[in-house]
Amino acid sequence: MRLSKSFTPTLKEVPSDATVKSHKLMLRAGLVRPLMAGVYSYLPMGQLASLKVMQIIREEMNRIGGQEFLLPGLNPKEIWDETGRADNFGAEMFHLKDRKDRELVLAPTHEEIICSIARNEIRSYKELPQIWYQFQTKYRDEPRPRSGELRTRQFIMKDAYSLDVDQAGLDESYSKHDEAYRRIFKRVGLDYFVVRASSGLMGGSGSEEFMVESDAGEDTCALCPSCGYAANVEVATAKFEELNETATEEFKKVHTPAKKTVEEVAAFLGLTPDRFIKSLVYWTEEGPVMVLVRGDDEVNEEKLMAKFGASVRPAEPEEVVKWVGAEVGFLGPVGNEKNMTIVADNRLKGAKNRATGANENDYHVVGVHVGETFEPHEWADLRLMREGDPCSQCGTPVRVVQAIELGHIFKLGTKYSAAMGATVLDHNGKVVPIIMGSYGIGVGRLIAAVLETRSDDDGVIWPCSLAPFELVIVGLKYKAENIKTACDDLYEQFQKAGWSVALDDRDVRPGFKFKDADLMGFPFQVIVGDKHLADGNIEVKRRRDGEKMVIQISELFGLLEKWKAEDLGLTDPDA
RNA sequence: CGGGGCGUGGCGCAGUCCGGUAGCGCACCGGCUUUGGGAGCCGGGGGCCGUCAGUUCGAAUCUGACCGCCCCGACCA
Repeated sequence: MRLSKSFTPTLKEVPSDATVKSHKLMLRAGLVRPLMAGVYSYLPMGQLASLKVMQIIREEMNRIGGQEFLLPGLNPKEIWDETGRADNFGAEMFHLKDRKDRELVLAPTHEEIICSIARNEIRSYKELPQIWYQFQTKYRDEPRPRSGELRTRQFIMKDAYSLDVDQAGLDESYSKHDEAYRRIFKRVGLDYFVVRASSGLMGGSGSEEFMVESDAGEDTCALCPSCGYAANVEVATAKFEELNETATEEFKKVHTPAKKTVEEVAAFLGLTPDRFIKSLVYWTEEGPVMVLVRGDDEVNEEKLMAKFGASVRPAEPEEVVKWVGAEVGFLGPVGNEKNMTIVADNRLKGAKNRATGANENDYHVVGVHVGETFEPHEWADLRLMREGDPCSQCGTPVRVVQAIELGHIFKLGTKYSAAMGATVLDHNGKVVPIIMGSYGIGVGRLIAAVLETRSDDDGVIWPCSLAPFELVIVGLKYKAENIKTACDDLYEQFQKAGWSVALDDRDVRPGFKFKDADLMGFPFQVIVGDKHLADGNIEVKRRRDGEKMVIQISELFGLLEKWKAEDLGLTDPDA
């Protein structure tokens, strides 16, 4: 590609509405342009990177026996009514009508379509297993698109679905995807980790997320630096040991006027927050529930949902007054046991000499001894894991980091196949619903994640595996005949040798070309200028570490082949 | 949906408080010079100041409504 004829609109200045690194880079390096909130155009360089990503995914999906489909993005709404997901998605699904007033939707995912094909076409267990996948534009009317390509309303996703006749088959399909995903993320150069995740409303028996650590990420994960334990904080648990404290303080009520938060009351009473029992009221399908955690802990609402169902929500302030008789800030378990279910976090087991609300405005109680002053109805792990908590496996203090979710693999089970009648006859001749798995990777998000983790102040640093072009020939003063001849010659030779190569033949100043080459992130730069050409030498630069060498032209190919092999070695799953 | 910020040539911004000829840098076009880290000089082109309504002799500037974009939160299989 000759840059003089190509559309690569790089930006010297950063557009003002970009705040995260990957977004700034994608705009500056000329990969994408915004059209509206959460919708982007991919420009040629962005599309080339995207195609590279998709090809890697395709190769790995084919490797595990996947077959590529292309399913419709435009769907009749009825098919989404069959599984009830038209309602579940609600406003997140784009709705439209055709000219005959038929209700249509833009597909946010494709389980229903897969099921509709399977139920029409697949009759016998002998036709299973199947792995079906596609690259397709997904539409989701996100409440708040943000962070450039990290959360958009229209994005390309590789989604795959496995169809099996039994659980053992699903386990096999699932582990194949696990393996494929590890190879994919390695090949794109991401330092990923895998976490057990909440299956959420998706249903099913298990799921894992493939994550990349990044401050721009929307997920929070606990990582053990010692044993490698990794979990989304939605489900992460810390090791805990039951306390064996002795009750020494006398239980009594104290006046704490207008002191509501744990911090305020703690300061007022001269205690540290961990000496408190924090009491929160939630509404659940079983009625109001009081949740207790240590004063310096936070309730993990995902864990509450796992326990009480997805409709758990914090009680409104008025509801609290009605149910407990005191305002938020003065709530406590003592005397409230008969009023509602009390469920306490495990870390309060055996806790003595604690303080909590008195269920009376402007009063707290101290000298609270768990098991004596009150007894919760249930114990559970309910707290949000924090930085430095002991790892549940090995006790080492964990790190808690922000992470980008790049892929998610699910053991779906029969939720959709059963609802839609996608069944087969098993080897006993019995009708059974197909057991499904579903497996997704966001392509644009993956590119954004690569840029979040592989870039510097000068711009993008592509790994060879994703680079739109592996090499750029920077022709300084290209108008000069000797330079032009040398550049054109090299350009042709590299192409013949199978390199994807760009030639900067533009009539702009050297500094401009250097800056652009760094910004666009070509892994290697071959710099052709008067400085060295007369001596038969040439300069090369490796973007990844900035290494520059002046070598004889005769050595050029050898060096670049070596550099390329090294670079690809860094992302080789078989290495 | 709640809170905050912003909307002025393609991009980045000033001007708005205190109403009176719409500016700067970059980019773009032409010319000359320049050519190893986003060049210099000269000359040009390009703006319904987000939209609509109102106040006023006069509105980018004041008032109101709406639209859009970004951030925080809520939400997010």
